Amino acid sequence: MSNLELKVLDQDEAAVACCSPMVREPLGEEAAVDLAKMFKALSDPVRLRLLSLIASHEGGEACVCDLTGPFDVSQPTISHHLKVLREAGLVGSERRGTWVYYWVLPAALAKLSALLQAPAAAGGSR
Amino acid sequence: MSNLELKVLDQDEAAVACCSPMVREPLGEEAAVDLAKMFKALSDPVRLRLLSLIASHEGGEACVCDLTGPFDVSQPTISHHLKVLREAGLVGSERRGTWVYYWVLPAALAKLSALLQAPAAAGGSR
DNA sequence: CGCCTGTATCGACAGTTGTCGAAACAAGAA
DNA sequence: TTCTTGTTTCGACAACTGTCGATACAGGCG
Repeated sequence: MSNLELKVLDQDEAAVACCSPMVREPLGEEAAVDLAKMFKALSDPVRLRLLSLIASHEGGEACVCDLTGPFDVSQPTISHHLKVLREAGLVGSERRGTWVYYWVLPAALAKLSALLQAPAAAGGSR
Repeated sequence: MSNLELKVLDQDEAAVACCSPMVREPLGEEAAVDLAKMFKALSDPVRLRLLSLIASHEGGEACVCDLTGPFDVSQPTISHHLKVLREAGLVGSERRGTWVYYWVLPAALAKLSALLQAPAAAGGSR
């Protein structure tokens, strides 16, 4: 299959295209429920730091063993937060031998970022 | 004072500049706590729809009486959600005569949007 | 095989959240 | 003033969340 890379690009562009800034038109009820789940996954300091740790890690991915150190919470709690991020569609994960690796799914972040874009800031109005 | 407009621009640009994408470097502990509060305010479907209703309303602001109709929840509940959005710094409000008006603070949305920007989607890596 | 290390799940518990009805407050009208 | 309408606050309650220790699972190594 040579369309693997294209598929990734399509995914990203679709994510951006599907969600115009929420300041343009009212959000639908279903869309709001869906997006709220993603934002809820981002609504905890530990999860935010986990996400940025994973994303900024060398190679774009990190194993759980790299992620438990920087936090004051227990290892089961880290595992729980990673599960929340995964079920929200913000990260992917895979077991490779002894370790489990996590990486960020850029399309999901791009989707939320586009949604929050505020044209008023660029236009200079108000 | 003729620097009123400049002040607004400064505010917006500072918000964008202060928060480079979280995928670039790990988030600090304090910054994560701060940002998590904003995302928590966005983590409810009713609040997301309220925010988009306010932002997309004519003139960029809406009175509470415009906001209670589209929802199935009681009016005190709407008032509660508006309070959450206000305390998170996402909207401003003002009483004008009988009615109370709410508007979106673009700098706050821009800050979160910039934080979530995912360079991997543009670079095409992974 | 048994042991060790890395990770996930379980069960429990305190704290928080979304929701409601009732009541209070704000401001204009009669 | 009293009445009416728009909005917020209060008190209560069920549901959810973050955290922990204990335990279970997965896989490599002796």
